[in-house]
Amino acid sequence: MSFLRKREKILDYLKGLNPQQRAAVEQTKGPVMIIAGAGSGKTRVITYRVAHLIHTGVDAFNILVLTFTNKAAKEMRERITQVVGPEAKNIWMGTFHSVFAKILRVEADKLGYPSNFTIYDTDDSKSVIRAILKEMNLDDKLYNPNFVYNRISAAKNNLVSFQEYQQNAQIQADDFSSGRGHMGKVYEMYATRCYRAGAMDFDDLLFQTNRLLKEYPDVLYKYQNKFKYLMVDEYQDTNFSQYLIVKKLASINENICVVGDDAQSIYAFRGANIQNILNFEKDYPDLHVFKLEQNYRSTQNIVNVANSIISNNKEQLKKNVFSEKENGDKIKVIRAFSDNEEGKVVAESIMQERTTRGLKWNDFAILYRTNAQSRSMEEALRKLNIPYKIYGGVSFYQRKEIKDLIAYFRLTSNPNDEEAMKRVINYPRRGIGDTTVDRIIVSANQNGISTWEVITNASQYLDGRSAGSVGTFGTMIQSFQVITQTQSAYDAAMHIAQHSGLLKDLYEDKSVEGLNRYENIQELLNGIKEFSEREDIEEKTLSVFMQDVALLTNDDNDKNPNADTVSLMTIHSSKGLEFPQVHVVGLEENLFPSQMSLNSRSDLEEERRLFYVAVTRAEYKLTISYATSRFKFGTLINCEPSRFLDEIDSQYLELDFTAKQAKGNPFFEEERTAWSRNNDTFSKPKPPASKPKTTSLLAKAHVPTAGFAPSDTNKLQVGMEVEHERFGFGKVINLEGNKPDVKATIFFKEIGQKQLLLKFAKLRIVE
DNA sequence: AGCGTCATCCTTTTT
DNA sequence: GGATGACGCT
Repeated sequence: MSFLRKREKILDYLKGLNPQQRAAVEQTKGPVMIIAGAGSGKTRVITYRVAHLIHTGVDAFNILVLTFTNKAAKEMRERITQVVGPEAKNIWMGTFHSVFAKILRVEADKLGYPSNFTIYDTDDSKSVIRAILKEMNLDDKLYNPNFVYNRISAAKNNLVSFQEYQQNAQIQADDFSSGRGHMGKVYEMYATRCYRAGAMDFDDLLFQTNRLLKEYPDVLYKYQNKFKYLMVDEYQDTNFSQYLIVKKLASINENICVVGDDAQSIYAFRGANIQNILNFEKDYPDLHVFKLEQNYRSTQNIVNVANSIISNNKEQLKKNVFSEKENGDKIKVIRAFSDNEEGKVVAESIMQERTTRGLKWNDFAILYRTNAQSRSMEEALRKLNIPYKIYGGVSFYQRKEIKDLIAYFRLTSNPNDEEAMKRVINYPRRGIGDTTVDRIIVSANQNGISTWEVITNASQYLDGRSAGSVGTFGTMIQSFQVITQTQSAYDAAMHIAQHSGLLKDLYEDKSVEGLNRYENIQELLNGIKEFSEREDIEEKTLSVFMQDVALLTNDDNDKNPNADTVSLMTIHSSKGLEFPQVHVVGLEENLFPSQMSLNSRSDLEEERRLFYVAVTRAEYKLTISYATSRFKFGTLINCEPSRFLDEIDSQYLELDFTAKQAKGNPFFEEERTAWSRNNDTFSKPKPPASKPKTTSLLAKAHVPTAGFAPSDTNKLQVGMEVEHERFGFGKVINLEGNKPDVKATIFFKEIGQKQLLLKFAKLRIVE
């Protein structure tokens, strides 16, 4: 749908709304829940609701709007500014993390943190955990840093402190039974280390906010009175920690409006609790509920497909999303033979659609499950000279050289920041090796002081030789601190880049990557220069610039946001967006749904909701594709079409299996698999069933025998009878090639002769 | 200390 | 295929 025109004036904003939208906008008092189906004008409603609040006399300073992503916050602010004008500046609006980081900086001393506390990103956190595991001599297989991080994160998001963690019998029993009895201690050390470094991780921003509001009733009262009107977007994605903050802030005035769609809950992996929206009514008995069910974005076919997908989920709120637009094109399903070919077909399709329909690159999006999939798409787009932009992925701020320079800034601003110290104490080289760094940390641990105290008193804690170089390093950082306090952010940043030796080190690297890194640093410095020249900020020091860098993402560094480009992003980051034409790629088992999700119904349902989100991004043309082989971890693997394809009612689909085989692809034979025979089923579509029923689109040709399990193919010999999951029973005719690449020629009863690479094929030897 | 080579693990998804 | 860590050589 094309949204509010810039001319739209505040006075007639109510006219453009349907009755439900309008009712939701006008209900400004008391608790409100808006269940907003995909494409139902949710952002529009939030925008106008804020406008209406201001129009009816609410002070913008008393409004707090919370979102989940920076992108959503940014977009919301732009829209609201369009409607209410400059007054929008005074609204508190941002992600949970950024808003409460801002509050925590003001109140930090109450919690024992410096107001310029560092925000540790995930890399920093994991690095701390790795260091602790090493110090404690714990097996990092059992105590996988990822696992440990997630467990601590889950604890914090459920407001379980390390003390409570250690005292909770259930948790302790769980940890002991999985052989991870030291987990509580690791959590304690992690929390202690972060605290000592003056650092909060992402979860702390919410955890410590909860502590603040609980331990300081006066502070709670202050913010309750400040934020008289609260709105929370994507409420289905809140975790317990966020839920409680919102509940507490709203508890006096109860002017709280949450907006969400349980069908689009896709962040359970991060602790989001879908029950927060399902149970909202229990918290607020006099709740007003509004359901937005008309989809203004997509054609009926797309909406119907989305509905048929989500109907496979058990847990959901009842709603009936419908579209009054035209039926539109059927949903195209493309099969490719490899990930690269998939990219090629998608790129060609975009090229062609753009020409024949006279569209812009902006009208297209390619959505995928994992960031790694962007590569094959990028390559294909580049070959056709199609401009594209990747959203998310490795953020500008996560690049090594950027993190290095920022680590200097961090350390200057907060010298206790241990992660920053470890990063730069010996980069560029200044003769301080791992041994010395370890000694610094051990000293700090033994004396219960920060590493910075060890560094500034090097001669007291370290032996002569290393004390010298460490002391020099400390003096350098101190000199940076002086500069930072007296000069503008840009001048200080430049000074640090030069005098740390980092700029010189990068400048001397004349390789392509080195040049690139140097340019990135220039770009960061330019960004700081812009910051230095901004007029809407009072304190333009480097430490202010630094404060929220950890919360920034790629699109915060978008130099050219209005460029005409194809958009590439994960489905997660596409939430809330819409595009005329959408390609959803990689619809394969173990990729989408992800392999990790196959263990539980709830995980699988989340994947399905994710697919629902992907499908509902499209306005009028949706193309879904999958590849029958794909590179994963550097090796080629065979892929099966996703079960989600089977779940779509085939009457809405149009299959395109015409993709040409790329030359030299070892899986040429795959072309004559069971799927191509299903083509016939589709070329003569069945009459639409009275009750939409899922017809199996990509049914397996062969039903494997019960308990099918692949045998060890090393034992395979010519003449043996085998069973393949899809191809059925067959006989080995020939074996050729050397060890890992042994190729078998097998004659299958059902489908004839095929060649299979044994390292990929799942074959059961029939005894 | 510093640097190069080899092995290993990895992947969801985001703040 | 790529990032990260262990190991061993200079």
